[in-house]
Amino acid sequence: MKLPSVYEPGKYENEVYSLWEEGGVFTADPDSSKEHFSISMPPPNETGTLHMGSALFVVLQDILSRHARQQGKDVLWLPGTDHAALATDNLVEKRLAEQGTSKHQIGREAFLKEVQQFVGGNRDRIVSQLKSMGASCDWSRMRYTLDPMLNRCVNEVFVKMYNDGLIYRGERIINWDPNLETTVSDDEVVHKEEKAPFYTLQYGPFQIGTARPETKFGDKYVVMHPDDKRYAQYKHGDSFEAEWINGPVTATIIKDEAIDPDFGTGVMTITPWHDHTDFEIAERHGLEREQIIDFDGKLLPVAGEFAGMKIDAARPKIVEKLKSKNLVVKSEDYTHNLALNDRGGGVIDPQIMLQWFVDVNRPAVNWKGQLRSLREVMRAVIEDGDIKLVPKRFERTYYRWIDNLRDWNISRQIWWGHRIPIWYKGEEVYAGTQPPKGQGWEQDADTLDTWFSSALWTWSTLINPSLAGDFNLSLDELLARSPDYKAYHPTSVMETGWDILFFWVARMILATTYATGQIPFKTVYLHGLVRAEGGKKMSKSDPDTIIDPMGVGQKYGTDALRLALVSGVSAGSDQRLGIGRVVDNRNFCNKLWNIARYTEGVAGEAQPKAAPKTPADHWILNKLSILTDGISADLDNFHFHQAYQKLYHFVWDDLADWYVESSKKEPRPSVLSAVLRSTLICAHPFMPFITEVIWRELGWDQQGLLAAQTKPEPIEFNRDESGKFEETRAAILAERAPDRIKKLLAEKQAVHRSIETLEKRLANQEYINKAPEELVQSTRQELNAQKDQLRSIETELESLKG
RNA sequence: GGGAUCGUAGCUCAGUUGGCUAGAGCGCUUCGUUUACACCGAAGAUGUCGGGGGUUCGAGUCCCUCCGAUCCCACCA
Repeated sequence: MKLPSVYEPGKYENEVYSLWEEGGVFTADPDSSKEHFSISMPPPNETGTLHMGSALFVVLQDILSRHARQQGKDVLWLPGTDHAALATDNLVEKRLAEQGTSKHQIGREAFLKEVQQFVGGNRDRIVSQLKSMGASCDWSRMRYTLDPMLNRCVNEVFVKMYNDGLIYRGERIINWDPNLETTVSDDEVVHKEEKAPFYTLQYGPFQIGTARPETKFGDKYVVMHPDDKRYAQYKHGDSFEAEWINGPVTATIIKDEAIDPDFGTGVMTITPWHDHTDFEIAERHGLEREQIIDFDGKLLPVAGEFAGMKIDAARPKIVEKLKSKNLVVKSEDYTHNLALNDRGGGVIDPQIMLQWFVDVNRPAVNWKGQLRSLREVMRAVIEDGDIKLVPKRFERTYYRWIDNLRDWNISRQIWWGHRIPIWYKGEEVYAGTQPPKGQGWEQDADTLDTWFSSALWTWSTLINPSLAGDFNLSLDELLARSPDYKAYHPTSVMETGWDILFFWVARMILATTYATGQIPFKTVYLHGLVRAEGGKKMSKSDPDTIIDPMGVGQKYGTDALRLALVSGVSAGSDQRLGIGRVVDNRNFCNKLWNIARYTEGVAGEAQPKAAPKTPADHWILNKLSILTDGISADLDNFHFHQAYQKLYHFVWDDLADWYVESSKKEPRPSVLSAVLRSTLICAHPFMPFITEVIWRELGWDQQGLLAAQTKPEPIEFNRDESGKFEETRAAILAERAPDRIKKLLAEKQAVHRSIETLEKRLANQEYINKAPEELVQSTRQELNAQKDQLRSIETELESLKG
């Protein structure tokens, strides 16, 4: 025996991957006459580590890519990494804090140097981890979100939008994270329930409710619903005097329909600077607004004696003062939703700031010959079926999201990322892909939301990078001069998690249709989250939930991990992954390994040749052809799980348990080899390492790689012969089961069925009422007889077993 | 408040447009070490398909309703 009885993945995996790379089998060829197939990898954080979620996307995209190659297509799976602006910026800031300094102290340039240094030391890990998962990407086309060409594209799109009036700068209320000192987009705000005291305060003649007394210093408007009869005596615009926290104020009455008369007293005061709803009310009525809390989360001089205090510290003191002035009517416990930053967890404090926005409502996009708004185009590409979402139900949530879409705040007050290509000199503003000529220009300090650059990912990565510095070329010309773009865009499939449908998928649609006039991809396949066994999210803060794909891959083999992930996947649904599933699939790998060992034993290094003779030969070839077609069809429809099941049962049940067993009596080594050869090809997209190892160990194609093989040649078989084996198979099965028990079981089922029918009949009122008395009686007797029969069968079965 | 998904064997889940007696893996019971594999083989037990109603010749599958779980969006001061 050449092969050991147990497959040891660790001995082969690295070597096999290098062979693939050296063989150039993952390299795309845009000039090929073959049909092109392309996937853009969702770029993982360049300094991150591979977690189960990334392992899942690697497996699914790798299966699609390898399968497409087998179908004879020219495949580009383009890998890349993301600069993860906010996360990285934040991390480096923390490191600086540990050294007792901060980014503002050391300045922009020094800070960016720090980031580069940090990033540089961590960049290679994620790439080698992707490779160890078996990812068959074209590494020669690896991209990075801060590559010069990608930066160029960001600037080109920004300037184009700016010139089209789609980007504007304005004072808006935004979500401010005082900890990270940056804005957070609406989609990145998460809400957490929190119990907090809810105060009812006396404000002039009114009682108002609030959970945030610390924002109330500047309040000088009381708002109520125009139809609220309780307050009919007060007119819009009336003013009155009220004694307030730091003395008397003059307040004005505002009537607005945003107020819910049933909540609290139906009256509230507003703080336009620090609340979204209040801001909108103030906008509608042209009211004054005043900042109460600064960007560090401290109270401003308007707070009087409380100025300079952090809000958490100030709140109880303010309440105390209100109490002492007899302004607190009551306080009660109340659960409200606290807004938090999804990336970093700081409490969001809305602020009014000058920010850059993308206007989603201005009709400035030429789409299919019509001038439409970004929002309309985003809707149209799905409605018209240009882009298909899998599973389809996400279309509904997508439409809902589009309908509620507000202008996209794209400026971030961090330093790591694509800087906004806007320069100022006094009153002058310059927008350009290159800095303006002349002295005294100063670039906007903000960077762009990381999703702005990610939104261009499917095509900015396909432009010839060597053209990045050629500013004579327009964006259209850049695209036109890029063979990759022509061959691979729109991409065939976007495979990603449903959790970033809005962040990323929707933004790619927005930016790509606008900038290139093409859709970014034809199909979006959305997979679910990989959860821990109990259903909990795998998260760093809860180490018990985490299964490290790298550790598991090393221990049980990457193929076992890949199979475990595929076996649990279904479109749009989360899966629970326990180590048990990995073990099962490790066993499955070993099964395949031992089929190969057996084949090697009986066939030696004889070439596989398909000359079926026995019924079993025809039978297994029949099964094999069903498998080959089935897997193709399933993968075309993204039914990964089904394809996996077919493979599993073919290999274990049909091939190992029946064909190999039966061939022990009548060995047909050449057919066995041929079947195994085809099986390896079918299995390869799912379990690339072990299949490649067997392929080479069996020495059929010493120079060729399995990864380079196209789909197996169909082998002729005879259906009647195959049917004959079905019969022998049935006979063997019948022989295995002891006679008496078999008979009893059949009888038991028959009795069971008749009991059911009788019970059904007796349960039918029509039957009871209309049928003759005797008939109903006899039915009852029959039923009882059958039940007795069943009981006796069961007792006999028990005794036979005992 | 709006929406989505799920509820099938002890556990994790399949079940495509409604179609024979509802499946898989693990686990469990019994037997077996037959020279590919104990990371094995054979046999076996286990289900009111969440409850109720409807459409149909026929419903796990379609419709209504209720119960339970999860998630997303919006958010009331």
